[in-house]
Amino acid sequence: MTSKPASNSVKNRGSWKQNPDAVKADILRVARAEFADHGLSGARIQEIAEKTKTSKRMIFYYFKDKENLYREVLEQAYREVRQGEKALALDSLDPVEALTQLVAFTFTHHRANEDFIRLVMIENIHRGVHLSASETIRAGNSPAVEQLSAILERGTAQKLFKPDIAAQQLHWKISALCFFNVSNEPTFSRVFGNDLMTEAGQAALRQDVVDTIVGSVLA
Amino acid sequence: MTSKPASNSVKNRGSWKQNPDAVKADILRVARAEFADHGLSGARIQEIAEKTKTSKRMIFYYFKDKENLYREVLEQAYREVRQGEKALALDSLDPVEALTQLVAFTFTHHRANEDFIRLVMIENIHRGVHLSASETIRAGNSPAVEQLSAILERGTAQKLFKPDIAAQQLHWKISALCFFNVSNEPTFSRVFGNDLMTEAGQAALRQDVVDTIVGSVLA
DNA sequence: CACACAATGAACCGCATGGTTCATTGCGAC
DNA sequence: GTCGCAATGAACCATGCGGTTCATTGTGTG
Repeated sequence: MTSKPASNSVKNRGSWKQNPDAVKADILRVARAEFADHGLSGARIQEIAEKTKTSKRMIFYYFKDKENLYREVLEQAYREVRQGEKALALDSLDPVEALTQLVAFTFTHHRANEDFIRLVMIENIHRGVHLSASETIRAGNSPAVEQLSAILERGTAQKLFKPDIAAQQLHWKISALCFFNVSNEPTFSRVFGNDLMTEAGQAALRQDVVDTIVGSVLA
Repeated sequence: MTSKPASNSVKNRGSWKQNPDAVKADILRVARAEFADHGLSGARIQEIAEKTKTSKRMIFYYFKDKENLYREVLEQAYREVRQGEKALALDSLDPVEALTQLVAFTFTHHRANEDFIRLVMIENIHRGVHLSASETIRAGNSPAVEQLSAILERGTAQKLFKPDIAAQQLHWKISALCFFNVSNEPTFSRVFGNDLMTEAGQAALRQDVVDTIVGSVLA
């Protein structure tokens, strides 16, 4: 026997370090972009793996299967967006100004988080079944609605706002306008021209959305 | 030789009648439902074929490939919806009432055409590339915007409306509210409860949307 | 009828894709 | 050190899926 390894038929298997959390986070990061880009059935595990520092093997090791990976991506995205909404401090402003800020922020925030918007679009295409399967995503922990409620309460107390404005319904209207702006940009601009999607158009739109929403609650 | 056919190795190939237009229409009908249900990559040609009176073979014969079939489905859907919008007769109404009717109609119309909404969502997921490839879908032939323009002109002339309301931008707001109502129902109702999706909730929402839009243009 | 061409049926094909197997390596506990 | 389990790599697999081939049948035209 020589001092060399007995067998040279053993293929070279590179060495590696263990860092499960980083690997999982890396996979989630890449998967999120891919799912947002191509949808659940359109995304390719292969493609996700290649953009990762790890392998296809590990995706299934940590996330079981494609649907589960998608669900975890969705959950993470919801959590992050909620986190972002919490950052707003509106308590010190008078109700009208607070509402103005909230709407303007939502408009800008949605624009800046296109991936999240697209994930929500995709989930709606799937009729929300993966959201249902998720334990962590539930009502009540939506900072946006809570802040809105607080503003409405103060505004109504000061008789600046109409009485009996429903926070949930108002939130729905704000969401609709801000969400649609991002979600339907491609088809809308192709059918009607992209005037509203230029920088100037978006500024005008944001102002219009703010005015429309604020106008709808003023006494 | 007997009087029977010389060869019984020839497999039985059932007889058939020719009716290309009906076959094409049948394929489009089924394909539309399937694409609306599962998206472009999610839909299965196989599945479409099985729900058709014809075969997979004929789908490729008439429509070349999956993407082209999808594009034709999209075009047909746009044409039909525009046709539906034309039916509205608002010229005889005073501007405020005409706008009210237009918004209420749009709200109801979108609700009633979920397949179309879903196709548009899907096309937005694909960033509108198939709409771009389509010759037949272009701005200008949108009856909804033309009607809206006419109403605005009359309303402004009578000094009922603010001056300088942009028809396109107003149409955008109406679309946003009515589209979102259908498109985001699954995720919205799962996160915030489905109060707004009940019959009563939808009635309240429709009224709210009408009031919000009309309120935003009144002088 | 004969011919040309459109319409159709049945079987087939290549390959991309989600998922698995099996053996190997890292590393903390004792 | 060594034992045990978590983490990993490489190759593999079954099959679903978009698309095609080839031969056959319908039908209008002369």
